[in-house]
Amino acid sequence: MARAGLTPERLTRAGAELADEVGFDQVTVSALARRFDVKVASLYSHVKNSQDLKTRIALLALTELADRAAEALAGRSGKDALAALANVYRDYAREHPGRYAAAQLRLDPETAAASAGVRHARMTRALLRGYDLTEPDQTHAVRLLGSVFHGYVSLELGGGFSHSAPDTDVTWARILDALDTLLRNWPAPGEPPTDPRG
Amino acid sequence: MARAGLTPERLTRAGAELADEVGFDQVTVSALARRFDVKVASLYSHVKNSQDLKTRIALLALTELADRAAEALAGRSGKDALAALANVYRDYAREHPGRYAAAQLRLDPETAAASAGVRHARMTRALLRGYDLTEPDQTHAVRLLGSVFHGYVSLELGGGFSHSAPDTDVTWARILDALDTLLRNWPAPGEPPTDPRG
DNA sequence: GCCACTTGCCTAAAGATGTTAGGCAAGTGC
DNA sequence: GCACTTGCCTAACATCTTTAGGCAAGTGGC
Repeated sequence: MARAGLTPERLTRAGAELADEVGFDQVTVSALARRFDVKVASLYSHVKNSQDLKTRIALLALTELADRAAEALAGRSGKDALAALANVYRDYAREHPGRYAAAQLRLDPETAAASAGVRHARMTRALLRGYDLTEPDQTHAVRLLGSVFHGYVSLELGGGFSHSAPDTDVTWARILDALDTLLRNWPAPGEPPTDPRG
Repeated sequence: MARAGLTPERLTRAGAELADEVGFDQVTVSALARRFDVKVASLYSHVKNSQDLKTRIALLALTELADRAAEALAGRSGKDALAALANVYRDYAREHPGRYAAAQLRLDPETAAASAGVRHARMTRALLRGYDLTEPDQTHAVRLLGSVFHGYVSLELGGGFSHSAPDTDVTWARILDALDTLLRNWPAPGEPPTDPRG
């Protein structure tokens, strides 16, 4: 009987494609076996179990995202870098919704620490070097950017913004403008300043 | 044989509790049947299927959230209202993580239109009456607020901010400050203004 | 080229969940 | 007290997950 040439890597890649086609939570060992025209049990020599498979897909997605982000940030700074990084997340989520969902999988702490997730945090910090933020504020800003990017992309992908008038591209551009303005005039703690012009 | 007194409502409530205990994606018809000490098939007289059960839990969560939001917004305006609404989402997610996850379930358009989801959008718009935004910008702002609230809460809940130094409560407060400042000085489209003081 | 050995995919089997069809008994209305 | 409805049941089947053990396709030594 001809061998199918299964490897953990091929299974992971095929699993990622499957996720983009049918949704990450529909990724199943059985479906993957069907895709390779192979019996289900055969996969268990290459991945530990279903959870292991999903974790591998998540790690793949995180790595792809981090690679794209690194490339997008190269040679850019300021608002240019901000928009580039933001668009990496948004475009990736639209091109690969299943992988993007996979990237949100909750990983156990050790796996998370060894994942490309830490590269994302580092890159966001690097991006903020173009703005004038000192340490505690920098972390706040990292969290804000992460929240906006993830929140927007996830709501847009989930259809939360559908059937409403202004195009989501316009909103996205305005939000990036707003974030840039905000980062350049980061308010001090406590009572935020009123408009200095008023 | 004694009757268990199953109803769609009781099943939905119990399903919501189960979601908070074990996670929304672990909510299963079987687990719910065990909780009522009843055979699995018995549930199928009250809910159509597993998807129906999950949809009902999602609608329950959306309603509870909207009720809390309405109460929190009553009598408040400006930053007070902003913080109150934001904290409704964050507190609800921390008290009821499974329900919060349920509220993110993708609903089909008709179900979504009939859900409490529309109340959320309306309340966010009402909140923005405390700021000076005209129509296209108001929608952009609604989307921004939704993104930040959902993104922050979901990252915090998923452990994305764990094991890092500044307390997440501090970040949250600073983000609310920043949003308030931003809404009061909403930048015009195109090139955002530089700091007017510089 | 043959032998022993490893490795890859297989069959078999058992457990969990989802779902449907049909039955019997506990409640309800006259 | 009787017919009727309703609620939970048993039975059965499909799908998915996972483990144990088997056979044959490749691999290395001679």
